[in-house]
Amino acid sequence: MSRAETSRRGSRPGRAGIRDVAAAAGVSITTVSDALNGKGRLPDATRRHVREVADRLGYRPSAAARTLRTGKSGLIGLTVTTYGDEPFTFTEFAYFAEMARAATSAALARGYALVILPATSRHDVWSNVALDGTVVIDPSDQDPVVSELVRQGLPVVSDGRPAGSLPVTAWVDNDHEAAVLGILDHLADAGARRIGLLTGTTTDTYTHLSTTAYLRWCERVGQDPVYEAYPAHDPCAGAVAADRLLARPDRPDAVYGLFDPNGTDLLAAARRYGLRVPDDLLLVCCSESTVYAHTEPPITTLSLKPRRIGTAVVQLLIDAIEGADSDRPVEQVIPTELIVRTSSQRRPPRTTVSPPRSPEKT
Amino acid sequence: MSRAETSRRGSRPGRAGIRDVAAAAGVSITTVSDALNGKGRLPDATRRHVREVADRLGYRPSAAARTLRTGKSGLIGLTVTTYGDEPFTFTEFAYFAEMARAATSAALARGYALVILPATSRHDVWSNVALDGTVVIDPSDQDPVVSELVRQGLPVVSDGRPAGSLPVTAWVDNDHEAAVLGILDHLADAGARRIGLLTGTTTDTYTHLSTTAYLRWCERVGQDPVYEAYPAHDPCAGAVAADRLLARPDRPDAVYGLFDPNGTDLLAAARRYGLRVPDDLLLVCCSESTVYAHTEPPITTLSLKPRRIGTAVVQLLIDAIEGADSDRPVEQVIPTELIVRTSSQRRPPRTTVSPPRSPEKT
DNA sequence: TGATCATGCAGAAACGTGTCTGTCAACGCG
DNA sequence: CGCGTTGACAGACACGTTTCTGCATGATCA
Repeated sequence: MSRAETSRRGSRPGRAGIRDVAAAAGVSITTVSDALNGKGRLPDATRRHVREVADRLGYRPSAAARTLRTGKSGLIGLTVTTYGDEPFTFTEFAYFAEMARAATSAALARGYALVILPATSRHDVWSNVALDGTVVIDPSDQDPVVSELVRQGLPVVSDGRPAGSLPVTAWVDNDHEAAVLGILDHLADAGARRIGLLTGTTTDTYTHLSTTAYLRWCERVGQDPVYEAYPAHDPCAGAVAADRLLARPDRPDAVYGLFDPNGTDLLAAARRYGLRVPDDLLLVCCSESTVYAHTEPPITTLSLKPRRIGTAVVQLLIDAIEGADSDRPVEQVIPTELIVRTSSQRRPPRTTVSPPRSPEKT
Repeated sequence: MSRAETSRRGSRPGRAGIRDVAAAAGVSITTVSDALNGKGRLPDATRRHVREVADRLGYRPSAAARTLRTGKSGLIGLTVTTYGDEPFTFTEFAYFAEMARAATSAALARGYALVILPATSRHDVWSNVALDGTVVIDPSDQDPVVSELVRQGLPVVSDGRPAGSLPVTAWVDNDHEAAVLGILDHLADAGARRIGLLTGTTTDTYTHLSTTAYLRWCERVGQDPVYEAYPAHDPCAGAVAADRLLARPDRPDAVYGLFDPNGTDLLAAARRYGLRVPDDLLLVCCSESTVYAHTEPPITTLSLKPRRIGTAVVQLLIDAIEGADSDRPVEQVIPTELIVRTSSQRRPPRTTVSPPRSPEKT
């Protein structure tokens, strides 16, 4: 009855194994496993007895052994493709934080945990962790890690349409073209004659799709494109680019900024040039931050709904892992939300919140 | 020589095991293991041959099996104690994101990966993942998970002094009292007569230490405390509290806000009451965001240096895991950085950046 | 009363790796 | 020429769990 008794071999004194529980409860290993996992056909008395003994010994099943035996680790990779040497891009912070938070919650609710793994990383780290599947944010078809994961047969769900012909299991994305077109129409409705764009020099799909949509819109309405591009990972470059955009001879009377800090940067630049917002300059930027509700004036923002995306991505991935033939589509488009504030309205606002494409309430 | 040959048992066709490599290379399992891990005493020819065959077969050692055998998983938990039902507090976002980024980088550089695990979470998730150690952000002595980890003998390093008598392996923190005192002195030097505080209702050590330091400073200089507290996880409550603070009959002429969004909130509130910053109201807030460099006027911020903290925490933890008797102290205090901008200076700024306590350059 | 069957539980085989022990050949040396 | 030594490798075990198979025991029924 000594509580320190362990298996015949001198295992770690701090950890009790399933054998110790079996010995202490006077049953076999099988019975312990079945009792704790609710698997076999045992009388409730035995089940309770085993559980009580296990609790008393502080028994915790070894995750490694369980993973080895079952082939499931309960771990999901959360991957960000990197452009510089940093794990993730600075401008993605608010988006990434929100998205990761939602993904963590969703995974946790279904018994999974998230592992942060930059796509560009030492190979040994990737192979050292047993993953059941992976979430990839904005994957590039250049990423050798992602293609190898797919080749190994692991489920891969991407946030953002996969570039090239990357055969991911499923993906979730916003309709970036529609979002940009909606914003441009919104600005034109507010009286903008020449709409500028603050965009990035990176090659990710978000930047690419948004810029392309802008250029096509300009072509359609017959406006000369007015845009400045800068490396989005450099916050200082953003301020400089905002300044450059407003210093141009063909200065726009409305600007949409693709990245989170663009709003304050553009506001500061407008102030330097004596431009009043929204009277002389209409402003919209893509951001998840609430600071734009309290700036002077409050700035209209486009939210990509990272929480909904994070949740959806994890649900799709776990469905694929568990082989559940869920009725969820493997390609989900999450609607964006345009939060209209003073900066994009020449008249006092009538509505505070309106979705960009669907007039009915969400 | 058929490439599809597998072990005697019909294992997954996609995954090659160490037995397959041994068979294909015409050597034993031991030789393969030694050749790949650089362990045994093998001629270079054999070593190269085995590695080549392993590469050709696309062999990846099973992480689960390795973990089971070696007892090391290469996984580090990243834990945030939660106050609401969300995985982490909203106001910690920028701090958490920066800290997590640095921690991820540091862990990766030493061959480890990070697992996000809310402290308040289903117990089965915690026991389902094999951790080598855990980083805990702002631990509460109420957290049963943390105390159990410590009891299990796992290394636990905390960001923030452990509350109560939580026996963590090591911790890293800022000197919050010194930081607050430095800011108050800075504001007083700039001419503030009555300094207010925007603080939180939560019981974490950061809020507690900062508030206590403020109250002691007030007592020392003989000023009546002027502060408003609000639940920090609610962004709207922050705006309301900022408004309340400036609406008081004993309105302060300088305010320090403990949380990230306080700067914009206070600025908006000041604008509503017609207070000019910094002429009528001096402003400082604790934030990691760069938006405060471009507000009107730019706002002085206190940075807690989350990147240095994240790096230090991970280094300490991995040192403890690997049993390296490192010369690093087990209690590290990271200096904060006061980034002085217009909002806290009645005169035009002489220096743009100055550390709060040490006059010499960092 | 003996055959059938469901029930409750024990034994043992994996999962895939790292590593301890042991074998066999070659070789140096007295 | 015999013997100890060393290099190069093979065999076998253990890590801790899950689960398949199978053996008792008692109950049910012809």
